Amino acid sequence: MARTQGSHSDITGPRIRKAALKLFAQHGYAAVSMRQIAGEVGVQAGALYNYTPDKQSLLFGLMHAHMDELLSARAALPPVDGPLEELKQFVGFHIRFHLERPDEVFIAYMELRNLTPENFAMIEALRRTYEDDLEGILREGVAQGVFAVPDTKIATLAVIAMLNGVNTWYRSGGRLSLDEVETIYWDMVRKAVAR
Amino acid sequence: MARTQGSHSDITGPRIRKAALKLFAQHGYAAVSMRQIAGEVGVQAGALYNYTPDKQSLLFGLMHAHMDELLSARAALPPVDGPLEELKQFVGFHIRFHLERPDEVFIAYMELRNLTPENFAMIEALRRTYEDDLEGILREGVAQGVFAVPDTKIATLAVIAMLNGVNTWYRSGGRLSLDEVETIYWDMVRKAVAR
DNA sequence: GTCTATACAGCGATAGAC
DNA sequence: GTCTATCGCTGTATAGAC
Repeated sequence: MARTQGSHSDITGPRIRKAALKLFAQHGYAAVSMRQIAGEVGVQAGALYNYTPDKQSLLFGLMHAHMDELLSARAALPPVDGPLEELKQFVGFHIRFHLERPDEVFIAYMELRNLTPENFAMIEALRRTYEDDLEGILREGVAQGVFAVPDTKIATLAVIAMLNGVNTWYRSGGRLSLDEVETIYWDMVRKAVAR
Repeated sequence: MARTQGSHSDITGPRIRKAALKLFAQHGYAAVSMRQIAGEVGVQAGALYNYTPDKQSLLFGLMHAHMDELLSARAALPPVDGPLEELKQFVGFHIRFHLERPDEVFIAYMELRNLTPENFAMIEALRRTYEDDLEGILREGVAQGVFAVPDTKIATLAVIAMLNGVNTWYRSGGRLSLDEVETIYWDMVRKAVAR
């Protein structure tokens, strides 16, 4: 049956989140209007408010979902043996997970300052959990004499910063395959924390 | 003599740039209004247009000045002997230069997408010059057998990404001195590119 | 659930007085 | 060089018809 008016539900909620994700990543949260998001979905601006109380909740929902997925995907990895193998697994996981979600990652880093203080605190806590996970690996490696880093907290942040950099330049179908990228970064990380 | 109206020049131009820098870094270019900038300076919004043709030029001017300073400060460093010493000098320079200008650095990375295409291309070219400088060091080191990296371009980006991370957590007066930070990062970079 | 219409505030930028 | 006033537009969010 043809419709004379807009899309009439179906799966409007997910489509709104998808459109917001794309537009926020492209132009930035502050630069994107509710009208633009509605236009992308094919509804009028007012209709968005059936799915989100306001624009801020839309942003927070996207970031929260992303962090939840990150932590549960990480938790679902199979156990491996010893700090060196754990670190290698972490590097590979981090690169792949983030390269699969460039828009979510971009928003998660760029739009932190557009969260309300309460929302910011919640996202930061989740990010901190992820960092602590890596720091635990480094700490154990140092304790076992497998790694030698001057400061495990800084090494944690340095490794994550280095790995996050991949998202700024990697394009699938480019010069390097995902496997090659993983190998190259693992080589640098491994040496950086080595004895 | 008391004035019944606003600030009457003095050095309004620099004060506008300083206010814009602070506000753009704090809230983001798109979220900051010309009225806010004017309020910070203590003039009315219309007065800003004696100093900048529009908001975009204000942003571009800040970013361009920052990149120019980066490149000329880098060029002014004394010559040192061999790739290892050159890399060490680069690491120390990069960390210090960027930690001294947190707002400029933040804007230079976060507001790229708010530049017009022409302005974006100019800033990117300057950034590229800086990266090529580091890549030259790595390449020479590899040629001399001092370094071993699988890919000098990626190693360049990885090192810069790692070093840029310092700005997200370092606070002067914190747990670590600037010298300690420099030592810690140099240790990790040195090992990451080592044979 | 979506539409149209609208309230009300704020935006960048300009004009003309002083 | 700064002010006041204003243009034309866009922003988020809401109300009520269908």
